[in-house]
Amino acid sequence: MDVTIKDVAKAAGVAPSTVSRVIADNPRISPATKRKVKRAMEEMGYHPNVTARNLASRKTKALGVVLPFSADKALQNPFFPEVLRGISSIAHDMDYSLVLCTGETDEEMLEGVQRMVYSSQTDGILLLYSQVRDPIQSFLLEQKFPFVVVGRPAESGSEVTHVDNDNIQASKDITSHLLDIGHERVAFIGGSRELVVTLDRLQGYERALQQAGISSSESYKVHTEFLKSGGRSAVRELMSLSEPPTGLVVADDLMAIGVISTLEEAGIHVPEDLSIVSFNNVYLAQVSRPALTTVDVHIHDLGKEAAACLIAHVQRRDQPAKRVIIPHKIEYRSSAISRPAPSEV
Amino acid sequence: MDVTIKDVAKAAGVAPSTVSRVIADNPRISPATKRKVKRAMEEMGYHPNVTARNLASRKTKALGVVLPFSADKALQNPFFPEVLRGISSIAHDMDYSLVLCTGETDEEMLEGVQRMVYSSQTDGILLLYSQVRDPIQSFLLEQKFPFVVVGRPAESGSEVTHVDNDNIQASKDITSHLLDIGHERVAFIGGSRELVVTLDRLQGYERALQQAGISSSESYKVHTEFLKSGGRSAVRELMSLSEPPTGLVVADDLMAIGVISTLEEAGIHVPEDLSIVSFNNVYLAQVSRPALTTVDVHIHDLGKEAAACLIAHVQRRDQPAKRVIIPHKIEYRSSAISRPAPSEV
DNA sequence: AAGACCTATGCAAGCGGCTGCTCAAATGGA
DNA sequence: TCCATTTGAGCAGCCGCTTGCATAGGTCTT
Repeated sequence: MDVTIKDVAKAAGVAPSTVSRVIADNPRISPATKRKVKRAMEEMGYHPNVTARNLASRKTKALGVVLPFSADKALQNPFFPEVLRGISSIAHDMDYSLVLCTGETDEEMLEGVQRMVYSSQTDGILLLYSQVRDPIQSFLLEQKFPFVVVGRPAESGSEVTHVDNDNIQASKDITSHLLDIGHERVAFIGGSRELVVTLDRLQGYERALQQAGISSSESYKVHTEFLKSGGRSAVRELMSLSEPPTGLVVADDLMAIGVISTLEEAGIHVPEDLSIVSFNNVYLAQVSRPALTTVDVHIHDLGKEAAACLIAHVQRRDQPAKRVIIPHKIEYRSSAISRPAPSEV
Repeated sequence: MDVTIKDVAKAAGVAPSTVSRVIADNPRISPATKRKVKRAMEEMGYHPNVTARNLASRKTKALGVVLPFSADKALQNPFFPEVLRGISSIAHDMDYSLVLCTGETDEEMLEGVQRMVYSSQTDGILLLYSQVRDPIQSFLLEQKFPFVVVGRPAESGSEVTHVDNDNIQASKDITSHLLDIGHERVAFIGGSRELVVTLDRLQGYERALQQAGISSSESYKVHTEFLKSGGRSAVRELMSLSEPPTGLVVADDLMAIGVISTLEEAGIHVPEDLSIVSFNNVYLAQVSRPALTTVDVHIHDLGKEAAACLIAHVQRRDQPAKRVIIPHKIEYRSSAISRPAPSEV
C-alpha cells in the first residue's frame, strides 16, 4: 500500500530505474541484480502501483465491456454472463482488467463509453451486442478508438473487427431441420428488430423457406421483446391464425421458454402439438421442459475470441479489421419432433 | 485524447492550477475566470485524464466487483446480472466505475482481488456472495481494505459491512406458507453448504418446522449444486423415500426449475403431486411453468444498497461496519397449492 | 596499449493533474 | 490616504513509474 519503487531501490542499493526494469524483465539488467532486486521487493512486500504505471506508459491494460441493461437486450439473459466469462478468462491470462459500462438507456451507455474513451480509462472496448444505427459504434469509429463487437455490425461491417456466428446460416440450418422433419407451416418469433442478430436469424429462416420452395407469409413473422411477457399476445395471435404453424423458430432460448409457457397455458403442448427450436443453448435450455432443440452458438468462445481480438488490436494498432466466425452446432433435444405426414383434409 | 490541462491553461490565458481548480469547482476561482476556462475546455474538447487525476489524488473512483464463476455459484444464475444492475445504477450516479474481478476457482479470484488491492486499482470492493471461511474476506479484513459483501459474512459479521436479506426469516416464512396450506411432509433442497445463504435458508426451514411442531428428518434435507443436473439424483432419492415429501423448499429459482424438470420426467406433477417454493424471484420464475411461488429478495435493491454503502464507506473511512437488511416478499404463484386434507389411511 | 564496443546501471525528464504556499491586486476601514 | 484584509491566481513540487540518453567499467581488436 505504501512501499514504492524508490524504497525498493534504496533497499537493494540500486536506482529506481533499475527496479523498474527488473519489473519489466528487461534483458539489459544482469541476472545477479535482478535476483537482488527481486529479493528486496519480496521482503518489502512491494507491488507496483498501476495508476502510476499507466500514467507513465500511456496504457491502461484495461478493457471496457459494454453490456446493455435495457429491457429488450436483457441482462437477465444468461448469454451475457457467459460471454463475460469467456472474455474474463482471456483478460485474466493476458493480465488485462475489465471495466464495466452499462446503462438502462442508449444515452446512458453512450455517456459511459465517452467517459471511458475521453478520460482514457481503457485501451479498448468490447461491445456485447449489435444494433442498427448504434451511436456508440459511430462514436468509437469516429474517434478511431479500438473496439470489437460481439455480433455483426449493422453498418461499416468491413471496418470494424467483430466476432460472430454465421447467424444466417445457423438459422437456415435449424429452420431446415424443422422442415426436414415434416413441418410445413413454420413461423418465426424474433426479438427487437433493432438487433442485428434478430435480423440475421430472420433472414436465415426466410432462406430456408425459400430453398424449400415455401413462400413466406408476413403473419408468420412476429417480433416481441426478448423477455417481456408481452410475447404472450404475439403467440396467441400466431396460434389463432386460420392456419397456425406447427413449427416455431424462436430467436432466443429464454424467449422460447416464455413462448412455451404461453402455449401450454393455451392448452397447446410442445412438442406434441407444436415443435419449437431456438438459439444460444444457455444452461436452461437443457433443464427446462421440454429440453430445447437449439443452436449452440458457443457463447464462451465468442467472448474469448472477442477479447483476444481486442487485445491483439490494442497491442498492434495497425491491424486491419477482421471478422471471426464461431461455428455453431445444433443440439437436438426434445422440443422439436417430426410432424406426422399431414392428413389430407 | 491529447489536449491537456496545460493546453487549456494556455488557451485561456491562465495557469494550469487554475484550470484544475475550475474542474474541481473550487470557490476560490472567480466566476468570470471559470466561465472563460470552461469555454476554452469546451472549444478544445478537453477531458481530464483519469489516470493522472487518480495518481495525484490517490483515489481511483472505481469499485471492484467480485463475482464467482465456479459451477456451484454459477454466474449463469440471473441473480448476478441483476445485482450488478443495481450496483451499476448507483455507481453511475456517483460517478464511480466498476472493475470486474472473477475467476473459475477461489485461488484465481483471490489473486484477482490481491491485484486490485495491492496495485490500488480500486477504492473498495464488493463481494457478491458469501461463503464460509472465505480467504478473500480474510485477506480484505487483514488489509483493512474497504469492502462490503452482498449476503451475510460467515465470520466476523459485526466487523464487515454487509447487505443481505433476512434469509432465515424469509425461509421460515415461505416454509410456513407450505405448512399453512396443509403440507406436512416438507423437504429442503439447498445448494452448496459452503454458501452462507444456503445455511441460512436451511435454518429458516428448520425453524418453521420446529415452530409447527414437526420434527425434521435428515433425509429431508439434501444439498446439490446450484445448477448441475446432479440435482437429479438428489431429487430421485428424496422421492423414493417411503414417505416422500409433498412440499419442497428449494433454495434457488433456477434449481427449482431443474428440480421440476426432473420431477416431471419421473411423472410427478408440480403442483398437483408436489408443491414447490423457492427463492429470488428472477425473471424466469414468472415465465416458467408452473410459475414459481418464490421469495422476492429484491435483488436489484441488494445491489444498490451495497454499492451505496461501499461508496459511503470509502468516502469516510471511519464509518463503523453496518448491516443492511433488504425486506423480502413472497410472490404467490402456481408452483405451490394447498394439500387436500390428508386421508386417514 | 589504445581506441572501439559492449554491458550494466544511473540520471533526469516526463506522464497529466493536484494542492500548499506565495504573492499581487483589489477592497475596505479609519 | 495608508495599511490591513480579503480575494484571485500562479508557482512548483509531488503522485509512482517509465524510458531515452549518458556513463563507467570491462572486453575485444589489431
